[in-house]
Amino acid sequence: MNTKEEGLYLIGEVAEICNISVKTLRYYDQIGLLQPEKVDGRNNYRYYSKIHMLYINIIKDLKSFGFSLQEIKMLLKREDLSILQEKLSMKLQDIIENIEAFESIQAKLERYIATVGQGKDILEDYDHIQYSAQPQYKIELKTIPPSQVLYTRYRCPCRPGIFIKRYSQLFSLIDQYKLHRMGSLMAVFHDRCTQFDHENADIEVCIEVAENRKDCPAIREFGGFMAATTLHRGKYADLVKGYQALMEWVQQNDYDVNGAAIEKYIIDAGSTSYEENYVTELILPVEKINKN
Amino acid sequence: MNTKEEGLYLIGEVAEICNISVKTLRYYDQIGLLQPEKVDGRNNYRYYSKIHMLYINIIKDLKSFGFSLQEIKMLLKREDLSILQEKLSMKLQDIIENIEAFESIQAKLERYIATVGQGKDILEDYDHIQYSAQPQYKIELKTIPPSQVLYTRYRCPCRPGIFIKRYSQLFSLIDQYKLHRMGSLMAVFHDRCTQFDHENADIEVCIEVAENRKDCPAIREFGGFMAATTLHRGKYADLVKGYQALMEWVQQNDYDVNGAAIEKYIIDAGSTSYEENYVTELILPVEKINKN
DNA sequence: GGAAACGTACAGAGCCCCCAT
DNA sequence: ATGGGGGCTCAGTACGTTTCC
Repeated sequence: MNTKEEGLYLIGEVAEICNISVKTLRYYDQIGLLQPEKVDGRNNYRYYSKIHMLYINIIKDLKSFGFSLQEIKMLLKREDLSILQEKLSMKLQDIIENIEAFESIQAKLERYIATVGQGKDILEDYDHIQYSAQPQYKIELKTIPPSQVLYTRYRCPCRPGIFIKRYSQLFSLIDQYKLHRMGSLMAVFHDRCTQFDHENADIEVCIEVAENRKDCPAIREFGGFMAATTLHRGKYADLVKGYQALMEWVQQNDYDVNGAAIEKYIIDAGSTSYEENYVTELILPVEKINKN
Repeated sequence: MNTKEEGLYLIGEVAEICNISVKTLRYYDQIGLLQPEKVDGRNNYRYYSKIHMLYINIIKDLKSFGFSLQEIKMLLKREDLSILQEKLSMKLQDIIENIEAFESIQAKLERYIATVGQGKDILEDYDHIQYSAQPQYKIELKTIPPSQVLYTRYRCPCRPGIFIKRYSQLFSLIDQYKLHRMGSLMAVFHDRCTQFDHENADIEVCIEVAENRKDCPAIREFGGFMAATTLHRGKYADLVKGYQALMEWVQQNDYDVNGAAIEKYIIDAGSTSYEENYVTELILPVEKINKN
């Protein structure tokens, strides 16, 4: 075997030794990234030497750093260590940014999973209750934890389509300011319920974000107050029953409403297409009546 | 504008509001991911409603979690929250693995950058010295920090081609055991220099790895000893001068060689194509002579 | 009979250019 | 401002056929 004597290897041997496919090696030849030591003129067989195995490993490393094959082709000419160093540092920066981006997506996804899980649990509880008795509202008194929300507030008709448009605007703002969404969508109804006009209501739509960015005027503090809350399952048209249950509880337990009603859309059209599976948390800020 | 009255939007308007390109929306229509509310029969204009804006934001979220458009198409049918939850959890796992992979690449790249930087500094120092005087070897006594190396050790001819082949074998092992390379290539010459036979030398080739894996018999402890070291710049044929300088220093300072000579290839054919720019660290384990 | 060669098509998620309406 | 079509990206993989050792 004269190829062995010359220290040359067939493409399949190189592929085997270097853990790379024959096709890939042919492709690297084709794009001029790694050309064989010599090509047999009669049968076009490619013959590689040992130095090619070293190059293959360098290519693998550079690829893992995120360089394109074209960039690697340039780098392999290696005229200058400074240029190599500079490009490596840029890739390091990219990788760090990548990690940060993934971590932020991880946080978002974990939040998303938690919400879906919460919604699922609620739906299951609800199914139990419905088997045993009439649908009913469990009222819970709790402190809404402080957070930051991105919001818009102005008067508009109170209709689903309008809400969707307003949430789309919020999403645009999130993109624009590179914010990170952290919670479910919410709406705050600033009108007193006695004065509520469906066609022209003072509605704030908002969403929790991770950042407290001073440069964004549409971010405000949220939470940090006590509220009577309940969960509503089903169509938005029926939400009024939940409000009634809340109001009854408030009166019976000597509380006063002291803030705007809030709806938190835990499971909405974003998570399910079945209206009867919507889960909405009704949040009514309250304080104990001071009996003076 | 009758489209406005119906609450419908042109493709360009949706694109603007949702921060997405017109082409992408047309593509989503084409693959059946997001089809418009209606298409005008005369001019084929697409008309979207507000619900589509909500969907676009859902699609964006799911895309950011790493779902393919086909998967999103399935998820958007949303028959079941459990399935959604399960798939989200799988993606979360993927993301966590991704982050881990990137962090390991980051470590590797940082190591790579450090090595190139070290080599560059050495080359620059060398240039200064060469301007002012004869090339000379600066000897340094230091403790080689303990680490783990992946190694092979057997007799072979001492020629560059053989070394490359042996390093390729190491790289294969790294792939096989999913290890992480942490340092430069090294060679350990276990023969006494007086008995050294170029055609049949007892040579260990090795490389630092991050893991101390018990299941891999080719990993051993390395370092933790004192050594006289120097840096050699240039062709491997001239390394012998570096060894001479080391030996002189050892004798003059009352040390004894007590281990095999090690070469660490800081800048080699992997980083530069100019042989005169190679940088090799010569490491000679020593101990102070006990004058009893 | 295995290993090498070659050419074409395909993958995903779009972007770009051109021309028509 | 829309529509459509074709080609291109990237780093290969898959398939089919033919020739070589």
